[in-house]
Amino acid sequence: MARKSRFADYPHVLQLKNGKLVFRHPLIGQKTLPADIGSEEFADAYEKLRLLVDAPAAEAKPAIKKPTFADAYVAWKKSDEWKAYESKTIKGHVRHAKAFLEAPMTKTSKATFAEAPVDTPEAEMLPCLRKTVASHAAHKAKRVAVTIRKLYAAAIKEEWCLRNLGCDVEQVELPPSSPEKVWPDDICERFERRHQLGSSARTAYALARYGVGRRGDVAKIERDNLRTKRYIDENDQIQVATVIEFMTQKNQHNGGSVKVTVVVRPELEMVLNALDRSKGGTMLKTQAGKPFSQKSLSNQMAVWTRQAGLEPGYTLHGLRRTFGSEIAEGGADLFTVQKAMGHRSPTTTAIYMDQLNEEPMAFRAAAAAKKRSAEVKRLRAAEK
DNA sequence: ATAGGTGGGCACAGCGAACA
DNA sequence: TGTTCGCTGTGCCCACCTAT
Repeated sequence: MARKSRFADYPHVLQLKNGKLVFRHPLIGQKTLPADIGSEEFADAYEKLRLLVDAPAAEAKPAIKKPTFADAYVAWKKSDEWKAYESKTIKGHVRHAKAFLEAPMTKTSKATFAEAPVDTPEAEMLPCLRKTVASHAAHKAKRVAVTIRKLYAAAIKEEWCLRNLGCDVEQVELPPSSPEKVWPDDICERFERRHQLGSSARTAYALARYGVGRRGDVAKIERDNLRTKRYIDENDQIQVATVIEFMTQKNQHNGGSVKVTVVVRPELEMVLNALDRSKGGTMLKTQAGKPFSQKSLSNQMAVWTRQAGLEPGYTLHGLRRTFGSEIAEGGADLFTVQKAMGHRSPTTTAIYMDQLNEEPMAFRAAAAAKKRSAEVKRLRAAEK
């Protein structure tokens, strides 16, 4: 991405690649400035905008006791933003906030960030922030940096400080991600040979392998999710199919759940038919006859793959990828794959498809081209 | 079998640079 | 100035390890 040039004398002003000067601030967004930096017109426009964003600072009340990061943490926890978080998200924020607040500000001092005033001058605070962020592995570092920004944001809202120094901590570069392993055919066969129809292992495997994606969904699917649907096939004949219909668990609390319809393929039908139909509830049950918890299912899947003699790394989520890859490589378009995977946005599906094995696609493209040229030849021959 | 802790991947809304 | 679209930030989820 093009780097923006900034001006030390004019905070919040930056020059775009096209040469335009803009004033950018979270409170007012982006405003274009007159082109000549230093001109009277520019100074007037700049001053007006600066007053808009700095006004709260001028009115800031003198604090009796300097608020600390611990106080900012309390303020954040009282905010509406915090109350809107899902419980797991709160757990994460608490963990990263603790990691930050309990860390010593410097190697030699005993003072922690919890006791440090939030308005500690930049020159003193910024190097400490950078060091503490850098002391963690990439992913955690990124999360701790987010926490620091959130704490500053809470403090700024309380008018305890003016600047969010968290924004000045360098971006943490994440290592390239290694997506969950797709299960090749021979691996699938090995698993199927070891885990026979009717077993929980085979049921969990089949649900994930043939379209009921995430572990949360696999654990929750019930016989009540089965429906019979009619559809018209390519020969205009009315057909009947069994489908599994469900709302995804992911983002359920914030209305982000997506409806997914999975057509039950013969391989999955075989597995479902082998199950005890006398009892209701979830398709997958523990030995005690209870539904699996999500974590237990992950743990159990690792046991089942070990039993099948598979090397580590073949997981439930890998089966979800396997399903997505299969339909995409089989020629399904982006929209179809998106619906089948239960993605809310096609962008996500596009990322998936970008990582697919290009060979099947290449062969399909070649076959399509061959078919097309044969048609052209036939047409020309007919014209003659 | 269950659950807590932790690192890391998935998913998506919205920001903002580039362009019309 | 309005629009487009790639990219980033971050909420949420999963895998894995460990303890019970």
